[in-house]
Amino acid sequence: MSPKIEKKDKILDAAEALFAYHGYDGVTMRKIASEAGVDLALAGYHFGKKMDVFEAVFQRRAGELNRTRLEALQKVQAEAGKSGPTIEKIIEAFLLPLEIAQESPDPGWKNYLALIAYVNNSAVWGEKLMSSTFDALVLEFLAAIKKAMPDADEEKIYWCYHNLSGALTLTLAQTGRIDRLSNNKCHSSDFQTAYGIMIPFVAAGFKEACKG
Amino acid sequence: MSPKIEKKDKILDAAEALFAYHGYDGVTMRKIASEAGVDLALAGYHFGKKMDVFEAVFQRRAGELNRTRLEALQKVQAEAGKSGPTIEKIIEAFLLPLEIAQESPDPGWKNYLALIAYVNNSAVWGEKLMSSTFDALVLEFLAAIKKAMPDADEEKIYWCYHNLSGALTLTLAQTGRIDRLSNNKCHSSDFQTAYGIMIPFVAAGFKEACKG
DNA sequence: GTCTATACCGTGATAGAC
DNA sequence: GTCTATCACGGTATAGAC
Repeated sequence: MSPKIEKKDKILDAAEALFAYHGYDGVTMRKIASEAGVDLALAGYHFGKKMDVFEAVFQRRAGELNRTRLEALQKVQAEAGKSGPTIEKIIEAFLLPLEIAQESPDPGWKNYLALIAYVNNSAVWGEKLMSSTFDALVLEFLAAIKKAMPDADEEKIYWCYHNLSGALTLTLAQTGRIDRLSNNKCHSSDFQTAYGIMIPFVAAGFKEACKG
Repeated sequence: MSPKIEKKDKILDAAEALFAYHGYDGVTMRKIASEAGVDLALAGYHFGKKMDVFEAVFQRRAGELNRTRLEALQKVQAEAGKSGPTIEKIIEAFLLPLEIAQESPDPGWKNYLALIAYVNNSAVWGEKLMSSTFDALVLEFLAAIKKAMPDADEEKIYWCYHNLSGALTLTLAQTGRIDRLSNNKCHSSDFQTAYGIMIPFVAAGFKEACKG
């Protein structure tokens, strides 16, 4: 019983890493195959066209991610009881499953979340993949936020979520820019610090910007 | 004297729009030339290789953008006098020049800022272009923020800027996701609302997250 | 059913002739 | 400035090995 990884999974792993870093058009089927150590035609055999490989990569971890985040939301809701959780707790439930994934021993998660950053910032891909895969979950979180801020204007809540989504996305993208900007005092790879600051930052932003 | 636009500029305009939407690898020299209505070889004649076209597009408006934003910062500093401007005013000076550019009659600005979103979210391009072109200006703003929050931890200020940068980037990217998420109550193209909410959101975030 | 070798044919960047 | 040739690369299909 060897710890054999299916070639099919190796293809997805390689494609995940490459797409995350180079984007769809910056990757070739040949690079994916060679990185995965398999024959060029095998990706086509398993998945079909290049676009199908991309979608297979995108969908592979989406279900688990949605489930984990929903559970985190339900947990803080159960703990809070009838009055419902605070904004801080809701934001935390939204973000911490990502931190856990990024720090998991499977490095594929880090690549996957960087891929999400790529998709979320792209007008081309956003519609096709991002909204259909994640918006149902996001609406659950927004419903919780509305309950925690009953006087807030709905439109403002969407825009505040947009700000959260952007801050998160840049974190997922792992660009290294903060390293250079801060003269190496901060590091893109330091997720713990990133989320530790993002949570109070975003919670305060929601509270202030949704006033009135 | 016709209002003749140089072919050279037409090439940059076409490349700007295409790169912003499709990314570097999603664009071909042929598409740029055909969109610009010029011969394929002309782009090479003027700019050299494809990569050089990309950099020419990126640099074309960078100087003006940096100048406008610096002037906006200096203006609020002059108005505030010795005590220095508030966080809100500094963030406003950082963002409003972008809103003005996006709403300018030259549609190229909107494309250019979407291109910046593409570059800023990419680990590949970030280092090569983003930091070298814009970090000097960003450090001016961060110095002003440090002065407005003398007790804040420096590292936290960088991370707060990271959050601002992400929220801004997603706005520049014009993905249309907020339209779908909000069931068309909000629109990616509604910059006025976007910045109107982003400014108090981010200012409150800085104040809260930099405490202690 | 899984995988490999290879061929096809279009497309693309670039250089050099004009 | 423009036209065209070159030559590499890329997506995909197919034939057949294990």
